Amino acid sequence: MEMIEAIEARLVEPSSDAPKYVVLRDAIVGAISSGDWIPGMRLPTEAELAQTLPYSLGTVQKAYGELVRNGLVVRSRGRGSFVASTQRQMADPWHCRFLADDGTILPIYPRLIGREFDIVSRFYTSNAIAKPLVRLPRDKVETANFKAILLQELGMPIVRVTQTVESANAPASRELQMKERPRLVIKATAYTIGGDTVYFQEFYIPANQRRLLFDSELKY
Amino acid sequence: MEMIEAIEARLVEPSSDAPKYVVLRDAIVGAISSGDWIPGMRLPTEAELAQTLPYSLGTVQKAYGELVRNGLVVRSRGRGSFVASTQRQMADPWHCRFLADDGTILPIYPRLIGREFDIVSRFYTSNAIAKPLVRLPRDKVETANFKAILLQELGMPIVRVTQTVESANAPASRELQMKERPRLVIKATAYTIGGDTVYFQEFYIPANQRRLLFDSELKY
DNA sequence: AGCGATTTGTACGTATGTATG
DNA sequence: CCATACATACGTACAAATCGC
Repeated sequence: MEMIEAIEARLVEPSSDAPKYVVLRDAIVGAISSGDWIPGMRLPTEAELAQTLPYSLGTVQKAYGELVRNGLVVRSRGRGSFVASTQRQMADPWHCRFLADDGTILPIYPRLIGREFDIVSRFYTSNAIAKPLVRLPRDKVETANFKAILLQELGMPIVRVTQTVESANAPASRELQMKERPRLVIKATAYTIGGDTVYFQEFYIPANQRRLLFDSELKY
Repeated sequence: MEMIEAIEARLVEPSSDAPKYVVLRDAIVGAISSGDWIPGMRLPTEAELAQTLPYSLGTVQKAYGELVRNGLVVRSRGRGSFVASTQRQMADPWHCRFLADDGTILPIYPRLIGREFDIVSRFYTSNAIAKPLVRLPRDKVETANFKAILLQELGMPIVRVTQTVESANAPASRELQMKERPRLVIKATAYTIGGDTVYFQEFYIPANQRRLLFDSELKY
């Protein structure tokens, strides 16, 4: 029951003209992405939410439905709704991700540093966007995912990403400070809904046995 | 009004235990993918469908909502619902493509054959899908793009593709009949709107200087 | 500019089906 | 068999964007 209070605390947003199901959805997203609710934890039932909060059953279902579609929540008849395992959640820092042997997703962050190999990335964006970013705590910028940051901090959703993959033999550049020479170079450009470029990013990846996953469904 | 008849004709499925919104959604998918309804064409309004057919407003909205999420339909308040423009509906031969130096897209087909290097691909699908495919003229299957074929011949639109890229050092397999050893291996899985897997495809790509393009916008 | 009519978007309340435990 | 909880479905109401008059 105190779960509902966690939602209540995150609701409002003064004079938000967002639809109720969006407000509710985002409150739950906040509770999950903040770490308040951890994977596997049981969420309030539809009925509980509808009775306790000023939302109808349909509104609750619409909010939950979006969370399911976006992979933050899993639901099962007769059992309940649960915070999805971290692996398919929105904190995916990348547009593409590495897969473990068992098909689970390996976490990678801008700074990364895996135990397996190092990836170097460069990030380019406009001043208007860079300014709010550099004001953020350094650890936040370096460990989180740019898409999520831009959405949360600047309300700027990325709706399209194009990426290129090169298997070129890039020279072992001292500039990149990599021990190994990159085997793959990925270049990604992110666009807003208006088609404007928001940022451009390069990844230098050494030889490795992992599989990179590209999914045509954009997830936050 | 005769648009609704086009839906009615595709409804049924005897004793289909699928939810009503799925039946309706698939009927509309059929009308679009068969070419009966062309891009830009106006769809029946929610009210029309709800009044004419045995569907409530909510059910119609749920069906339309899925079509919008999957890019087959665009809707606008006060204006109506429309078949999405062909531009977002694909004719690109691949899920990903090679770029020329000037940024233009190099055509690649299942059999390929670039002047630059050879790509070998394997295609896996169910019998139900394979049968109509093998009846097609061989040159058609080998030069065209599976997504387009499936859409045109079987009325089966692909709405989502996941791909993995491996830079692994695959052995120069005699089985693949490649002169050069593959440097990149791409594996792609294609899904219908219902989330069912339609086909699985592997690509073996030798070392080259080209850039592979992945675009998060699914285009037909 | 205003004023309806149309059409999608949101929201409510209710009812019933179905898988889980 | 029963209680729980999600899934589907219905009918209704109103808000908001669009278009034509």
